[in-house]
Amino acid sequence: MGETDAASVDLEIIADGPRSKPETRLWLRMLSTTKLISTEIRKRLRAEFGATLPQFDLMAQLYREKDGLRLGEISKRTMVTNGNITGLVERLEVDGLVLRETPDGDRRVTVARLTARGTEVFAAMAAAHEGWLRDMMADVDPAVISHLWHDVGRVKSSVANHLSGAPDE
Amino acid sequence: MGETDAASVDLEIIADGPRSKPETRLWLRMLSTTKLISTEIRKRLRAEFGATLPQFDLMAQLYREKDGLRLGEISKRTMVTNGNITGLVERLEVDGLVLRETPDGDRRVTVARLTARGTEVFAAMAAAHEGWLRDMMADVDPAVISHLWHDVGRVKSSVANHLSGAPDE
DNA sequence: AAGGGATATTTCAAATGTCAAAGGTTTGAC
DNA sequence: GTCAAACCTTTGACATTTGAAATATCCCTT
Repeated sequence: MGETDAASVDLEIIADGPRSKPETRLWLRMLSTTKLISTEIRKRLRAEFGATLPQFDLMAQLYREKDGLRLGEISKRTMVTNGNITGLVERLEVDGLVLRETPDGDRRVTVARLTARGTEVFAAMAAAHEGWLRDMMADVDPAVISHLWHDVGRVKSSVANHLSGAPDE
Repeated sequence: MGETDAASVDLEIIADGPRSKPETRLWLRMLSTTKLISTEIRKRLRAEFGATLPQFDLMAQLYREKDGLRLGEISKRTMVTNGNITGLVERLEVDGLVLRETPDGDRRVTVARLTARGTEVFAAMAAAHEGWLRDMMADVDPAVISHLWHDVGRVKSSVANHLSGAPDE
């Protein structure tokens, strides 16, 4: 019968290429690790809060900006395309977690911000979220974690400087 | 008028939480970095080969197993859910890159493997793929890359051991 | 050989994601 | 003032993803 269907990713035998270049091996490992974590977070968000990961991301942005954010700004911060923000915010508004309004100055703009209830709900989600991550990474030395944070930052910078779209200069 | 709409992700100012726990900060940074890279790879795969990232992942698995793989096995290795494999393989079959067959022994099973043309096409994609990654990570010290590979592996192991689904024992 | 339970794949609805174009608004040059 | 260009959001057409349920097949016990 219908079971959980989720690819029960047993572990790290996911096939990081054995004879690939270092950059490729790192990439594959980052990709599978990220997917592992996000699948887990998605599962827990759904189970405990009935929320999705994109919704969580969006609310996280609004949580930091009590005055709200323009939709375009949300798009940039979450790396979610514009067209997508519309529906996302719409659903959150229906749930009473987010509220949309047009500022007086510029009627092209729509600003979204958390409702009181949205703020409350997000605070709970964020706390849980942090706990989940701490649990999942419990076996990793704290020093390694901050070191990783630093080095992944280097990778991110390098990548950002070598995109095909906008060569930075 | 209709422009490119893609959230022109300028760089690392994506908002890694400033006062979050280290684990959360690492997670957010890994997530945004991964997204940055995969968006770029997706773009190039599409432009140069007319392929999608999941298709590439799938073919990568088949490339290593000349005798083919069961769909469920592909699902586990690529972390793509079962339901997804079906359509993915279907499209690749239409394109003549992959071929499906049911082994005599067990008619529940479907085995997919690359066609001659699929093998050829994938080899080209893999070479390009490796080059893109080398370019993107060009500013990162090789020692940092292999160190990262190692440490991300630790994170992955830890996470794998703390999933809600199968607590390992 | 019949049935229950496990396996493997497929199907389905809802949410998300991309890309491209269309709608309103504002701004600035004239 | 008026018009064109720039700006912000929404729409629309589709492909993909997820989670869960439905199908189909096999295996084991009786």
